Amino acid sequence: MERTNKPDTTDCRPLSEALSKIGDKWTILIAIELEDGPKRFSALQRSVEGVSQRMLALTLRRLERDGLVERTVYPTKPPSVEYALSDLGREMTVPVKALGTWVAENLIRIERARLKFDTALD
Amino acid sequence: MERTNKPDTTDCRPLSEALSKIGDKWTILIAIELEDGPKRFSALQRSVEGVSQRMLALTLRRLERDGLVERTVYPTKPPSVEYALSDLGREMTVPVKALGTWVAENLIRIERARLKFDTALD
DNA sequence: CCGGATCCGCACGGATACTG
DNA sequence: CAGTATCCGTGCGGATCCGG
Repeated sequence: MERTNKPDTTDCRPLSEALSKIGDKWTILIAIELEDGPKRFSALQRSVEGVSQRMLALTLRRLERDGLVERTVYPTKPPSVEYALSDLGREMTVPVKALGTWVAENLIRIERARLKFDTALD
Repeated sequence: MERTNKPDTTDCRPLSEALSKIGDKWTILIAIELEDGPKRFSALQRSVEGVSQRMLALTLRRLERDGLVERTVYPTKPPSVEYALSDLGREMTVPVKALGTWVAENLIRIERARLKFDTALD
């Protein structure tokens, strides 16, 4: 059943699972926000603005668990926590932003298609 | 508020919205499946296998609305419907598969990170 | 054979309040 | 400041039935 060499599409299930996580509403925004450099929890919440602290905490924990961001606790008073992209995370932003760039550049085409589709329903 | 030139990250909201749709569980699998060529509804349901016909229909309609796939009805008896990637859709699979490839190649690193993270909880 | 319509469970995600 | 815990509404997604 090996028609050609398609190493990435053979086992799609875990792949799509991972993509689902990346494609989730906040992950990308947070990752992009961290590209500018390390940020603290509250700073992130202000930057992304719209994210609840619950989702922010959950997403950050997942990113940390996946080794995409690194969490550093500074034992100051009051304690502050910084989140930064790991090497792996920085690598990931490359294809992610490539996709993002494509979407941004072709969003107008998509919207045109939607308009055409919707008006064709009459 | 224009700090530097970041054409794709300035207005992240519609972008992340679009990415959320792409990142949804079925969209990518279906798009990749359609790369091999046009397929009929039932054929798709068999290929992707695991998708309910509801989700398949919904996803296909959204892809069609976004101008990423084209739906062709053949007035045979019984009627058959073929779905195919549009030019826009084929373009999109390039960055999508780039992301997919990256994930596939680094999945083991992610899983290692998870294992390390989980075992560190003792 | 293609897909729309409906019912419904359940997980995701927001709001709020509370702890270190 | 940086989270965790709880409550709860909403919408996604599966199963099933029905129509074209």
